[in-house]
Amino acid sequence: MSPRPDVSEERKNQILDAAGAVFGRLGFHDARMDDIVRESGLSKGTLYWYFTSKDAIITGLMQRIFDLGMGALRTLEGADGTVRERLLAYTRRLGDDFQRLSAVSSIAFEFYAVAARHKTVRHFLKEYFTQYRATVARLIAQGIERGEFRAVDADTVATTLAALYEGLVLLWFVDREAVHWDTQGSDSVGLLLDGLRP
Amino acid sequence: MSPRPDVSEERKNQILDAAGAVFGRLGFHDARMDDIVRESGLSKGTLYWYFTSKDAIITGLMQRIFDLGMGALRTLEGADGTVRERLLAYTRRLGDDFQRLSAVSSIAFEFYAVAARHKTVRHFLKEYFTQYRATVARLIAQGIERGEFRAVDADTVATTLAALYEGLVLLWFVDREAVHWDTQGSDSVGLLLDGLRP
Amino acid sequence: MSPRPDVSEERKNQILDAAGAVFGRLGFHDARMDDIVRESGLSKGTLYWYFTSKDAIITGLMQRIFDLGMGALRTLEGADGTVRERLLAYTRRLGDDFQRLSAVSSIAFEFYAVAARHKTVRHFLKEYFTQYRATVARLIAQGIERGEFRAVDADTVATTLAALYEGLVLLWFVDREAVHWDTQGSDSVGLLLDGLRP
Amino acid sequence: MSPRPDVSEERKNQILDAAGAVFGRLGFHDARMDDIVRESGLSKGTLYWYFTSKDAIITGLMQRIFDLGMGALRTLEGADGTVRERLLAYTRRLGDDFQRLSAVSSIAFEFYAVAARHKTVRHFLKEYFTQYRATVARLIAQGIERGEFRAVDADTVATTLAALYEGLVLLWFVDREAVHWDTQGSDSVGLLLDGLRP
DNA sequence: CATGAATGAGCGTTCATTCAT
DNA sequence: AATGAATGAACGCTCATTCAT
Repeated sequence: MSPRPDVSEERKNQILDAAGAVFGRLGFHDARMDDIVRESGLSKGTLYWYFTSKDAIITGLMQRIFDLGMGALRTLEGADGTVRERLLAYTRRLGDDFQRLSAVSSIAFEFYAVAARHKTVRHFLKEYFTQYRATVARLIAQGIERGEFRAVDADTVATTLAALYEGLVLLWFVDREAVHWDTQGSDSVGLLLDGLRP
Repeated sequence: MSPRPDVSEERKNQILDAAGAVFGRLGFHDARMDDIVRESGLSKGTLYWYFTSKDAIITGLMQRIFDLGMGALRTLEGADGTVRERLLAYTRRLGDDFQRLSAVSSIAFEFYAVAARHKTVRHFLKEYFTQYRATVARLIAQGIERGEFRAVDADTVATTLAALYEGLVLLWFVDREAVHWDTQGSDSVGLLLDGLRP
Repeated sequence: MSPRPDVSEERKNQILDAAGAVFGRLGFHDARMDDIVRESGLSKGTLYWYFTSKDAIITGLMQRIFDLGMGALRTLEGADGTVRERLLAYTRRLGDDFQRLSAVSSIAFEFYAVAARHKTVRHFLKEYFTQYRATVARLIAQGIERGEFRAVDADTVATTLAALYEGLVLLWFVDREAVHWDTQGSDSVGLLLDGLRP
Repeated sequence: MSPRPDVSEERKNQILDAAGAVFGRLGFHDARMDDIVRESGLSKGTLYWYFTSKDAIITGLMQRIFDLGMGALRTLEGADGTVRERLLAYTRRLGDDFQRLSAVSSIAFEFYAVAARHKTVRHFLKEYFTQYRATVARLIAQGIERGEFRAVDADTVATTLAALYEGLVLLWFVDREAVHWDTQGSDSVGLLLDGLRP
């Protein structure tokens, strides 16, 4: 009677979950399709039924991860408080997220490496950062409007902030003992926002 | 006995040159030892005589590249001009270097990706960034001493600057049209240094 | 109970039609069951409902094709005219058929290749050619009876003619520009029949 | 001192020998590269060092087999005796060869099947049969010159003979009990040559 | 030091077949 | 009868590394 429920979204998530875990553990290159098969509890045929290749899984995972990151940023726009307060809160949250999803952060740099060779990946990241900077720029513009910041170029500041976040993640990733998110994150962003004072 | 000139250094450089070109073109994973063999003009046996494995070549190349980067920074310490002037000059030079060695930048992110899994690589990068931050910190300290900056924590600023540089390279790498080194580099660093004014 | 019309024959033909098209295009090996599914407009389950395997489809198609060929030959027996006239008419018709069903001819050789390994296929072809030769032999016997040919061994001539036909198809198949059915067919058969003159 | 002797020809033959045996036993499709590896006594890497793919081995084998067949035919041109005698002798020899290399004959039809899809293979076979027919045509022309045959078109006869040979091999291949090379070969060719009498 | 033919474990992908619905 | 998601054994090919010369 009932038409079989569509499990395809569920399956895809099942596969991406498994892929995320395996890639985080072994990296794109050392991870075997069989590892993902085992981790997902599905069969190899099923993996290939939903994703055409290992690369397709990598790309799918990339979209999922960056979409998540984008969502977090977007909530800032409508939130309460001064822009500075909101950016500092976001900074803390970013640290929490990365610390929690340590595995994910180790994949992120593989995406950037892949981007050098894969046009599609490069385009995706381009689009992502374009939106990311635009969102931050709107926040900065808000700050300028409210008299919180002096009349700087919002886009320039947005790129600077985006760069700062990415760079901090990288340094933290390489040396977690030397770079403490709790203090360094707020300090760095604070330093930058200090330069924006009217 | 015979005073045959030591070609060992020359050979190693020949191999690393070839590896740099090939890795830049194809990435670590897609580059074959045979590609490096062809590019270097040496034989496969000779490659393995000087480097025990593909990984050893990757690591060797990493040291060479990062050592170069470190050298550029060190020259700042003894140079003339205000700290701000020197940092801005360095920023411009960094942009020139990356634009010139475009291939190298695409490898850099592979190193970070590798770092996640390779203890040795991670240790090397850790050490590199430690020194990098220390060098920048000394510059900042100079600036504070001279009254150019207010009494901030030099280490915090150094980490912030290092993060900013890495992040800018990343953003530029992903979207060269949107991120113009010429203006964005100076602007970002300038913005940060503005926050340090006494 | 309900006198639902038996679609079973129709379905089988639908599948064999599709299989013929796909095999002609791709060959037995490169053709996928999914290709036949798509071409037939049926579902995969339905294919397997009517044919137990890919091999069964191949065998089914073989029977259909060779049965067609046999039918054409049989009409010769009761036809009017001298045996020579009838054989030459058949030769022309054969050429027309192959030219029309070009795809089929490319499958024929796959059947012969399969015959080497598949007992069932070999037996089928054996039986086919036995009947084929017998039919031709009866025709030749008719010619001898009527004084059209000298008293040769009808079986030997039948095998020779059968071989000639198969060989011509092969040569035409490999090089259609060099072997023109229109002339070569009649000429070859004519040459052979010349040797049978009383 | 001595430069290592070039074993590449030897290796290639070693591989083609093994491939011939395996393909004859299992057919192109069912034969695994590992079967050829085992049969050849070489390693898989070595197979791929000398042949780029399974297809390359198939093609290589095809050239070798057909080249052999061509050689046998060529010896006829300069031989003694009437053309009829020589052709009949060749017919017997063909039968012997096929009976001896039974495995090879089962591959031949796979080549024809492959030719339908592979341009290169088709071109090779085209060229082969073109030369084959030309050689036979020269023989027939000799016979006409000497007054052994009437003034027929040598090319037409050559194609007819070539077709006859191929067809006989096919019939013999499908039903060895019904088609006896010893008698049928000579009889068929004899019958055709009878038609050429002045 | 230098060479390059040889190795073989290992991987991504395929696809005929099944079976719960 | 009909469907199509699910299965998993199997295969062609790769490529870092070795070692006899």
